[in-house]
Amino acid sequence: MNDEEQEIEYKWWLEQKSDTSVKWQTLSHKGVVFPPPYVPHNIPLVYSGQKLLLEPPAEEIASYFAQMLDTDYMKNPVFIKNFFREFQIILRECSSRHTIEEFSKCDFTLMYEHFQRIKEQKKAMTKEEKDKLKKEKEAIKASYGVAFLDGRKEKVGNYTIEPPGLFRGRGEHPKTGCYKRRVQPEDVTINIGKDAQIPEPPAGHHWKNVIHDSTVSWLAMWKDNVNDNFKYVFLAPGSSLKGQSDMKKYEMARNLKGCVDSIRKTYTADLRNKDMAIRQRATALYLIDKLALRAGNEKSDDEADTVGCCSLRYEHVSTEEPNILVFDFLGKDSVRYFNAVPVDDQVFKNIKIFKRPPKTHNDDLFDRLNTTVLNKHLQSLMPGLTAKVFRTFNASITFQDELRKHTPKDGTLQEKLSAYDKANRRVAELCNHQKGVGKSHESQMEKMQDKVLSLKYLRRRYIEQLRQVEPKMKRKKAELFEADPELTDDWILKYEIAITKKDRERIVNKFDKENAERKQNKEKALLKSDLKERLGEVIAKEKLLEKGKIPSVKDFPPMKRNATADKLLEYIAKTDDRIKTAKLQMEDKDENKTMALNTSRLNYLDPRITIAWCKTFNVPVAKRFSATQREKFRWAMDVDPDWEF
DNA sequence: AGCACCACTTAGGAGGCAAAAT
DNA sequence: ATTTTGCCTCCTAAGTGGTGCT
Repeated sequence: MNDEEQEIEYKWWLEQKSDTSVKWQTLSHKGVVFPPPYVPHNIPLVYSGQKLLLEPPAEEIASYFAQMLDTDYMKNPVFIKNFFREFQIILRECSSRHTIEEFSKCDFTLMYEHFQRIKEQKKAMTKEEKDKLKKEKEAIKASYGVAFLDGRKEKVGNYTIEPPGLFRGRGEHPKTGCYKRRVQPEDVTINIGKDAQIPEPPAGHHWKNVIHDSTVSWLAMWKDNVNDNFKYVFLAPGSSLKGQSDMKKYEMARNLKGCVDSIRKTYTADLRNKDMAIRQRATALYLIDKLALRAGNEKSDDEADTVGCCSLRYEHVSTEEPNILVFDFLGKDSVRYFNAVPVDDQVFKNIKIFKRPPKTHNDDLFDRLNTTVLNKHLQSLMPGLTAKVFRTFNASITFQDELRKHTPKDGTLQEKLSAYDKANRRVAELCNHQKGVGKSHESQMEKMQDKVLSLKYLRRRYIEQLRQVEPKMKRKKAELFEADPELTDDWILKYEIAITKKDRERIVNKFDKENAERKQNKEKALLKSDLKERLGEVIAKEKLLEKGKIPSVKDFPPMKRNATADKLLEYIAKTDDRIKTAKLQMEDKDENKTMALNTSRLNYLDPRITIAWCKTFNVPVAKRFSATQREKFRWAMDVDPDWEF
């Protein structure tokens, strides 16, 4: 941000704005960027062993498929089926008599390899080439990435039209693999101020429509051909418009804080209501409040089968006496929600009632309830209250409580930050925010386990030395001499072989280097016998290891020469600590691998909690909010250290 | 009540880039 | 110096929830 912009920064959050239905008085922008047109590469498809050159439109869709050859989508028969059907449609559009009838006879690898080469070329670009590309991108951003709202400069979020490709539906989406066709200017509606200059559509084209609707915030809109969904171009998350609604969302959640006690009382009473519709409503609300479940709108058959609270079915909740509910269902994005929780006795009874025969598999658990009914009721308890407010409220309040409980006042920065992460993780857990486990996770965990074992081994060797220094210890400190089942002889052998190999390499390398230096300085070279001498200990160890004999700790030189028993006990205690931290790190990593902290930080945690916390505990905000997050949360930056959610 | 339609927030993954590890 | 890792940004799918009509 330059000085000029800083001077005129509009602090909208200092103003009282009541009417949010009108979003702007004037609005101007440059419209949208279209992805570059398709450029044919003339790489053939191999069909039944025959090279087949495709017409450009067919080549294009085939290329989108070829580029996904190394993804898991290839294992999804629905994806393949949908793609192939649409591929054939395009083929037919190109020529009435194409010969491609069977997917199994198609070989896309030539195209795949072509795109791999392109990827590599892109990687191998020189710095200048990359810089040039970057500059071009920035130039586009400077014009299309900016809008003027009531005369103020604002960033636009997604000003590029989504490029064509194969629809990547998540989970078991029935339409995954369908062809997402190229969006034409004729598909796009522009929303812009009456007096603003209408953006020029690409040459030879026209917009579908140009409107001047100040009650909506979008700048452009089109409909996606696969799911018939609306796609919008909005302002960026850091814009005033988005900021205002973000702040409004958290203010609504804080409002709920004020009346949640009475709402809880009400629904707790309603759990026993004779009217089953009310009883279902109360039970669902209990779950939404306690477990932060999503509302659960109805979905159609051409979407993935996922559910939220109101759409839970018979098979998604099971009961375990005396009061445990076991949830197992796919939620948003087909993320599994699996949780066994003890619940209020009446809730437990109710669920059993709602599951009574003739209700069975596939039937709605809450057959008398949907999100509209629920939200109507919530509206009557508090203006503006809907099911999703509970998620925001519970996430933020949990976060604030956890932070207060666990931040060490006099801790180090690192300790404070990990207290923050811990609180953040609690929320991610509550909201079931997960992420996929990366390919390398297992090997990373193995590495860490190796580190733990090597520390344990070190500990064992200290103990052995201790025994040698003071044999009495074996009786006096018997607990030290207990065998650790994790530290197996097999592992020790492998470990010793590995470090001995490394030791040898290190010594040989150093030797070679020294000799090279000597050569340059015209000095006498070191002899083979010198090397042998240096390798003395290594060679002795190698001999032992070669025999396949599992070495005894006694066979190695002491860890700390001339150490006293007291000193050794100290080392052992220190190693114990290191083992503990390494294990903790491991557990931390394992948990963090599946837990997405950012989703809650971005969407559920009132940023003012974080900012106030940072101010109170003297933590730089940048430690937990990235640059874009700081921009998004600018409205929260001025908050007092003692601000409370 | 049930729908079609619309506008907006929330979500995980891909990919790029810089820092850390080797 | 190169590879690995981890974080950030971008992308767009997948939710929520409102309105207006029948």
